[in-house]
Amino acid sequence: MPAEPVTLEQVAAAAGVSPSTASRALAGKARECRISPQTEEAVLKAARGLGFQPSQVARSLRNRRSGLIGLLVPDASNPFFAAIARKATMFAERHGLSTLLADSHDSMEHERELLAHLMQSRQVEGLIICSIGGSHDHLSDLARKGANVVIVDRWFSDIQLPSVTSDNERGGYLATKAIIDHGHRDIGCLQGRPGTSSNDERLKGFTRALVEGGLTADGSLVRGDDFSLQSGYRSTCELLKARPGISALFAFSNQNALGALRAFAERKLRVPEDISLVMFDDAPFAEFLASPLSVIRQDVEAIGSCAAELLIGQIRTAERPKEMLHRVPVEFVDRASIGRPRSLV
Amino acid sequence: MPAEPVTLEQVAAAAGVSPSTASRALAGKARECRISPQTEEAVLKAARGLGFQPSQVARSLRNRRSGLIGLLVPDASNPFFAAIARKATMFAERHGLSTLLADSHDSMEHERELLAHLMQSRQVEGLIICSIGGSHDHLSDLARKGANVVIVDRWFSDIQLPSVTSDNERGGYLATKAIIDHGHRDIGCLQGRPGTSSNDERLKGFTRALVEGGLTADGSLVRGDDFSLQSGYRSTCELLKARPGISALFAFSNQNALGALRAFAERKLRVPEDISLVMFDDAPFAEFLASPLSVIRQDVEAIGSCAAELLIGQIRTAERPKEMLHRVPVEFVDRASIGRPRSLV
DNA sequence: TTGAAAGCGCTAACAG
DNA sequence: CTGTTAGCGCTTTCAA
Repeated sequence: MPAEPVTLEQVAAAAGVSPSTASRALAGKARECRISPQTEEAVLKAARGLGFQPSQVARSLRNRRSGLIGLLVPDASNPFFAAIARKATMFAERHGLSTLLADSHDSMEHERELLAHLMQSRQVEGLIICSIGGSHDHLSDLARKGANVVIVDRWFSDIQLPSVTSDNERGGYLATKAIIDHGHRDIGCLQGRPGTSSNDERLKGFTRALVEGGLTADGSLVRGDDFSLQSGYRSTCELLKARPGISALFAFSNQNALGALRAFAERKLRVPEDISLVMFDDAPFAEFLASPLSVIRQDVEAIGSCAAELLIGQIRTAERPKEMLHRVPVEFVDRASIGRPRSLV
Repeated sequence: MPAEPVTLEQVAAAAGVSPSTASRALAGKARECRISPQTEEAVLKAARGLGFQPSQVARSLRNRRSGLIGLLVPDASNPFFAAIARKATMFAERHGLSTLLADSHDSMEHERELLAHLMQSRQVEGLIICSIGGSHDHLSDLARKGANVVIVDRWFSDIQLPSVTSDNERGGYLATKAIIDHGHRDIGCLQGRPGTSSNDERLKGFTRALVEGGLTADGSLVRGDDFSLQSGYRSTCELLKARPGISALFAFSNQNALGALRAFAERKLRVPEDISLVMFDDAPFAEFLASPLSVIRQDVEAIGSCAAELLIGQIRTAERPKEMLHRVPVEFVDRASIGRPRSLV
């Protein structure tokens, strides 16, 4: 990148003072350091004239503060994480911090590597991470070291790090209860990635509603490997085949739901006449689908803001938040995609 | 962030050599610098043992290379930019570069500030930017300075910077021609942000198709302020009122199209029976809408990859690419959302 | 009220 | 084959 940047030394020279004085003046320490108003003015003018911007690189080294936060997600192109990324950058910027984006591609190995790179090499002052899950000793390491880390979307009961996540259990419960209340007895579940807290909690809510409704929580009603459209499609096909009596499905993500819709379309099944569908996570398109979908809406913006605030607070005060687990409320949005089961029609 | 990082000095001490030797060994210059195998091994072992990760901060200062690229977009939560962000981080990482994410909030002022910060303060080695447009002397500055910059999605004829964008004119033309071929004579246009090349080129294609089809390209058929759902909704309402004869709409973004669908829903208009609709930019949900939408599909991944490749190439070779304007092909995807105009039914 | 000097952690001449 | 030295641009003692 040509065009050498202007250094403090040049500003100092232009103002006819030493670099130290220039530094002090520019840091707004004129009062504190009792710099004469003329000198201060001269420095400020020189800096302005030369278009001086202090090198954050040099500053980072000297101050031992990189002015960076890291954002580590499994898929940066996922709208959910993109929304969080936006909130994070906004908050960070407001506090003079820049944001490093890293994408682990749903790979634990990458997650570990990127984490190490961000923490050690880049020396980020804080980190927002959505971990793949599975083994997570790298996260307990962070906790032990007292690093400024906030976990989003997922959390781990055995790890003492502040986490922000939707009230997944309640969402799972509300969706399932709504389905049961319409008279359904055979309800399938398109789950996301088993083992992630967001998935398992939704499943827990699903099961609780079934039990409360006097239905058996049969494992064969639950299918799915991850939150993708493909998984949703595959699982729907399997479920419809294995359990033809199923009259309603609960999809754990909007991609899972789109996969279900693809399977429905191939079978000419209409929602909600032939089959009912509810999905977790609202989307702008949900109300314009062939049949608008009832959803559990999670407040992605709130999750992002909460995570960013917790992180910045931690960085500023160097104190761990008191509460470790932050639950963001969810809400059932009824768009009439739950009908009566065919057997009752 | 507690836990002091391990420094090169410590590694050197542990290996019983000087920092310079340690540096050379770790840089893989053992051969080149004719370091004895034992010494090399000792250094490597010490580094591994201590978990040494060189400080990118110190390295940046010394090498005058930050190892950073910047990504400056108007809205990081927009799936389009999120997809580009993902590609950019992937490529960057593969080349040992990290990615700084910045969000200008569709504000020119922020764009300028963030740009200056990234270039001067953070000293990024390259930048991918989707500029708001409007005035853009800050971009010509970059061009003049020979900075490594790639413009995505939009471009400016008077600026000599490599740009990557969809073949918008062709997309606009294809969509409009498809509509005309179905017999429509009154075709409305829901545009995005006027003044942006992506918008204006689509409009150009729209107009060309109209003229070729012997229709008058009437300015009153075109409405819209930006690529948002709100603009799409508002413009649709206005158009349906001002020009009741309109039998088809071309929306310049999927948000614009969702806005149109909202307006249709309020008026109980069905697609394509009552009105036809085509949108620019495909989306996973497009095929599951009440009426699946025919779209102009742009290859977002290709745009992201192309931009990232151009940038990395520029950084590595310190040479400007020969071609300034890179067009990524678009494709018309027919999902039967264009019917015959009511007047002909 | 200001300047000189040291040093953050690393690398690359330049000497041995 | 390896060590010493200097310096990237900045901030902050310490000294004047």
